[in-house]
Amino acid sequence: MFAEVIVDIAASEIDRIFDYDCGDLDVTRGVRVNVPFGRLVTEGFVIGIKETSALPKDKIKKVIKILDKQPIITDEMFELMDYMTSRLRLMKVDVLRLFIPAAMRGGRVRELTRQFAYLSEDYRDRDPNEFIRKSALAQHELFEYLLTEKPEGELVSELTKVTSASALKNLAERGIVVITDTELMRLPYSDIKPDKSKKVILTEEQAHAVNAITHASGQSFLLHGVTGSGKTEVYMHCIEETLKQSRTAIMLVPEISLTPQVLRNFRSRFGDSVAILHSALSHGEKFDEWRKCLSGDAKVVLGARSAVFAPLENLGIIIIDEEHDSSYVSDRNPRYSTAEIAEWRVKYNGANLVLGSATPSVETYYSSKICKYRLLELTGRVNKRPLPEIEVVNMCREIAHGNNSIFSTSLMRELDDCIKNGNQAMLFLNRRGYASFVMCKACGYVAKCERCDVSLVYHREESRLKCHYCGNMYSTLDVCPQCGSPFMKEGYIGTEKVVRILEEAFPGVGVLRMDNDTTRSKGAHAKILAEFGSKKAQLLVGTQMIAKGHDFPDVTLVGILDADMSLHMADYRSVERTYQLTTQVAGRAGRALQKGKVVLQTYAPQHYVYNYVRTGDYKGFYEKEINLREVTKYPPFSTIMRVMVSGTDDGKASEVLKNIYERIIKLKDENPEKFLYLAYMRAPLKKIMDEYRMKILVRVAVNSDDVIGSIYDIVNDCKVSKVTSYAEVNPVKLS
DNA sequence: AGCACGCCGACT
DNA sequence: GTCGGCGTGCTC
Repeated sequence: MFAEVIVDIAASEIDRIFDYDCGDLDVTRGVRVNVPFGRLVTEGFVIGIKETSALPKDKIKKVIKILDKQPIITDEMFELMDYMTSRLRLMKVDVLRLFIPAAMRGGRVRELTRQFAYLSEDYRDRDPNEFIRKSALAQHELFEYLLTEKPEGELVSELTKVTSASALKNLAERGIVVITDTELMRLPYSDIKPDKSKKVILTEEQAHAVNAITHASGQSFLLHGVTGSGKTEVYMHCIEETLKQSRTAIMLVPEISLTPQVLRNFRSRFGDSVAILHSALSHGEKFDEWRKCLSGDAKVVLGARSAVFAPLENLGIIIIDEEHDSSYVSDRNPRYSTAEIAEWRVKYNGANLVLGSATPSVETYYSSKICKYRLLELTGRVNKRPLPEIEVVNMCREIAHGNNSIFSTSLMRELDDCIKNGNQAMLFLNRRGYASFVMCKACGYVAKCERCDVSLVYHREESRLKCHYCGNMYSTLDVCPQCGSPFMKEGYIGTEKVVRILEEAFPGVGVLRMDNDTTRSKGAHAKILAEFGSKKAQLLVGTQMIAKGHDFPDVTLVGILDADMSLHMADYRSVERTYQLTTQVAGRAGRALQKGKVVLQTYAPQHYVYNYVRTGDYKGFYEKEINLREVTKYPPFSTIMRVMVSGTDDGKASEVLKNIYERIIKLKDENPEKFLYLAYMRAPLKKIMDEYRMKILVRVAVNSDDVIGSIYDIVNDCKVSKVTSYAEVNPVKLS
């Protein structure tokens, strides 16, 4: 027998089947094996078994070792691999790597085995005095303990806590106690106990949504519910119903939303049948949770993006919460869109797909309009809590009135009230650090990164200048390195400076900061939230990571310091993103009994997006936006394709770009009606990590899959060493 | 990706 | 004279 193997080496030239002789090993499809490859030994995935090989005998080497007792890639996943490789032109090995926990490769993680002791059958019912000397008190005690307290046996490590190890050793040597190696599951969050007592009564809208979903099969839904309308409860009920039909469920949430709160909810609802796939788990834990899916012990998976590949059999439902979140589109190596994979798996299994959001992406909402998805709406908030009042403040007027601080007088007044009343406030600014750049007042010099084409950000606490793209640090400047002037000016304010200003304005009031810098270490994120939740601090300043679904009942005020940040990006989605981000942040105010207030500061108060944000009018926003997209022929009325080319050698990279561009031009000449736009340019970030970056932007008409495929092929064809190039469809960011 | 084979510059 | 630079070619 011969095994068809994909070796675990990521290079397009060797991403093909290599035949190996199975010898006397019982190799099956779906297991991993060790094989000799060239001069080295590598791991490989067995994707097929066959009787004969077309290759000459002397070329074929033997499989060295089988690494898995059971297949770890299921038939469904093999078919998904075929889909992904052909449609997205991905390498097989890259796709296969997505399907298993990273730490499994190279044997970096194994089953946890522990020694387990139990009374031998032969001795269990006998009088211990027959075979244990009277004086051996410890042995008697141990026998008694195992007989009465632990008839099923106990871990050796636990036993040695109650008795002496030598007594156990003695009994084991004589065969009275049997010690075996058993496999143990690492159980993350095992402290959380199931609690089924909480019975929630659904609102009429919720019940209707649950009913529609659970009575469907093979359908896709968009669940559009305003913040606080109880989408989670709908998900939970749908999952419960799916389990009752003895099918399985996957629920995806943005990575950042996998808070202990959410995990607790799930565990208490579904107990041990939940597997959690989360980057914060240890390698061992992740491996075990994943194995629980494969073995069928887990029926529900809760996880971030990559959990869409969880190896559950008989899927009944996939739920994607916060559907609009950009983290659902993978931004590196194997680039895939979670919703697309979910759609494929749902189709394969005859299952249902539910996309949920308070602020659906324009493309998804459009899909519901053209009946690709069925729209379900939750318009009322649970407990009839009112939406917070949103005040839009014109920051230009503030400046005209002599206030050039980052806080408007209105926000300052609200903050003051909020603090005096013992409430809490959240302040949102999507810019970390202290000052976004440092400029010389005399000559205009701006400190830039040596390796990237970006200005450096001043971080006061670390007293450093930081590059936010490569992480390089530089010492601060006392004088201008260009002209020697000591007068340096600080640019846009970041979160760090906001904290400092607040501490000065409200002495004695606790201020917390949550951004990329303060949440770098493991668990820091949860710690800050817990501190804020316990009211150790009244103010929380943060970047967009504070926007996601945490409920703090005492937050009555939300300040959006610079709402325009995402508005002026050169990106067709900038308005949409601004709507989503500001609506989400605003939704943090007034989650409980007290009415919330939101102060939204902008330099463009007349922009239509703020009107829709203020009134919470998603549909109005959508109508406006979809009309714009239609006349400008942006998605969903076209598909954007971006080809990125980068390399340390500017000339070499440019040449690759030119080659690709010329071939796309040719393609365009053959299919003129399918091309709406084609251009090449340097990327807005011209250089990152010493690599020059340039891109080709293409907009093709809908239903141009053939053209998209050809562009993928062109890019693959033009691959050259030392120049990285790739193509992607509807990229999340265009920088 | 690795690793080897193979042809041209500065060094004990 | 050689040590070593990385260009190109191969891996069942």
